[in-house]
Amino acid sequence: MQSPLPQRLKSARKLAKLTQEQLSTELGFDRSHGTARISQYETGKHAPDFAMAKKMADALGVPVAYLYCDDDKLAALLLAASRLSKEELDELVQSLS
Amino acid sequence: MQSPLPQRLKSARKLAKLTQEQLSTELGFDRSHGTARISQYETGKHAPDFAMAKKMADALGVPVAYLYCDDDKLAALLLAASRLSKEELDELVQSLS
DNA sequence: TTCATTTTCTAAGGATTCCTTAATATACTT
DNA sequence: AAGTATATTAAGGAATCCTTAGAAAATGAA
Repeated sequence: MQSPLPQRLKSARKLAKLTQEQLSTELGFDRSHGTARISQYETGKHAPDFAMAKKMADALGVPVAYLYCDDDKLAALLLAASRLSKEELDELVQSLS
Repeated sequence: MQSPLPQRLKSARKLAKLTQEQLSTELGFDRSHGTARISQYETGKHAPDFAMAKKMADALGVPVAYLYCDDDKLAALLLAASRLSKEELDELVQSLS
């Protein structure tokens, strides 16, 4: 099973209209290091630990779990749900239980 | 940021009423290795790579992304949504977009 | 409680993977 | 085509994981 993180990370970054360098500086990296690491994550060469995944997700405005979502429908659900208000999300969860 | 995986893994295993050894044998491990690794994952000593996380999630009947979900409400949503039929899930996603 | 068994946890080191550096490749723009 | 911006790659030191071996908790019966 391949990790969905590379593709999800790349598409989330594109959607946020950021270059790898812009993202890397938002994360507080040096130019030199940063783009290499992000490239390695997006190409699946290496995998970030959770703390790094969380930082990237925050910078890109998606829930961390989205980066690990191997199911496209659940991924879309996560994105949509993360944009609901607290109350709306509560209701939605209630209605499904 | 701490990884949610240790706690989510443990609670999912408990819910499935499996011991660490039972889970480890379902994953095809030797007894000796298996329980040690799962313990290390559940105590946060070490982190599994994605392929291993996926195997464990499958064995426990939860979506992989659930293991990486740092938000309790989104986690509950993922669990509930993963139990919907394909059609119901489609509808739900549609209704939120 | 005490003993026996099950279940879970931990330390240490070899094995594996990551992060940094330096450089190359690819994609735009003029 | 040249110049610039963006993305990718190889290599090795640094960090993390996986296996082994054993010990610690937890559970349950006598």
